[in-house]
Amino acid sequence: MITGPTGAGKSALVMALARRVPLGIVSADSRQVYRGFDIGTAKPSAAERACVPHAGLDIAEPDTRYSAAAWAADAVRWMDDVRRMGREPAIVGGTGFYIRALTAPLFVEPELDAQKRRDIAAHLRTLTLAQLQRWCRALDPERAGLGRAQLERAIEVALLTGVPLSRWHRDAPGAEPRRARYLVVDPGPALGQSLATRLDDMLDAGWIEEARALDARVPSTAPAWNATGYATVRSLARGEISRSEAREQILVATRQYAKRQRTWIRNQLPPADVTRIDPHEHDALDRALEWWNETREGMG
RNA sequence: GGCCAGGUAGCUCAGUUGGUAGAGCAGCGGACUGAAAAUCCGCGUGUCGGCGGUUCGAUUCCGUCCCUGGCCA
Repeated sequence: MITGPTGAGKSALVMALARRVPLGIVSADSRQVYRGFDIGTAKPSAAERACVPHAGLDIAEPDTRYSAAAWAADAVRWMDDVRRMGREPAIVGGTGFYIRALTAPLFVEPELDAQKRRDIAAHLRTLTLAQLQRWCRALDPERAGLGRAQLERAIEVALLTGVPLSRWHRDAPGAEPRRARYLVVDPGPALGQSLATRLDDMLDAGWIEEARALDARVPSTAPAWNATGYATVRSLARGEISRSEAREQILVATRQYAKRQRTWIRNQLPPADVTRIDPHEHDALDRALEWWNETREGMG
């Protein structure tokens, strides 16, 4: 598993690694799954994909909602695909929740009535945070302190199954957890500058035109639009804000996202299984290779 | 040069009828079991522009100087 904050240079490092060992990339990135959202998600180029096999890109329509569970199930197949090519899968991406859904599988969810589910979701959307919190405290108090998305989920499951989500988690465990080793790619304080440079590159590479074209055919409520910066670039393409305003907003949002990723990595990954690497160090590739070889031995 | 308006947290500003100050944003820390680039939670000492004066006490009143913006010359 190769992860790290956005813009840290995970992809470049893995591409370099791929020149030394036969690997195939399984992307663990919740935004690169969407077709057409390319530049702003830093999706690997066609050339890179021709050079090293990539799975997990362009697999969903922008107006559909993908999920960690779907990804984990798909990822198992993609890893098999990579092995059939005589390569070893490398899971690469910054969506920590997806990676964890693979190593510590989600609970086995019972069949939920799709129509009822939509009805409940529509109702929950109309409630305030405080109302959701109160309702969740009644149905599943353990989850009542979480965010809006989690509250809606907890209420939905409790309503549809009659059992609190937190009890499902205890009583209906998913598949066996699998041990994993993590290579965390993070340039430390240099990340801020990398993000600024990367943003300018994206803007110069036609992100605005891409957003304008997407705006013409993808509903503005589509899940893909909540990728960092996309809604802002859409406003820029529509002429609603200036380029410098957009740049500043996107930079802030991207830094905040990177910070959340670091918090996740710091606190959710088992420290004993984490190897940190600064991609700017001169021996970064050697250390990555070393890690790769050790990991293969360790996993058998 | 004259007049006016300002100078308070990294930024934009509020406020103190004199008892040493607080919002938003930024930033920092945290949570996270089918939306996760999502969704949430917590954290506010800063020569209140400088120096004097009045006062038991000044960021607040007075004087002066500096800086910024506007108007007039």
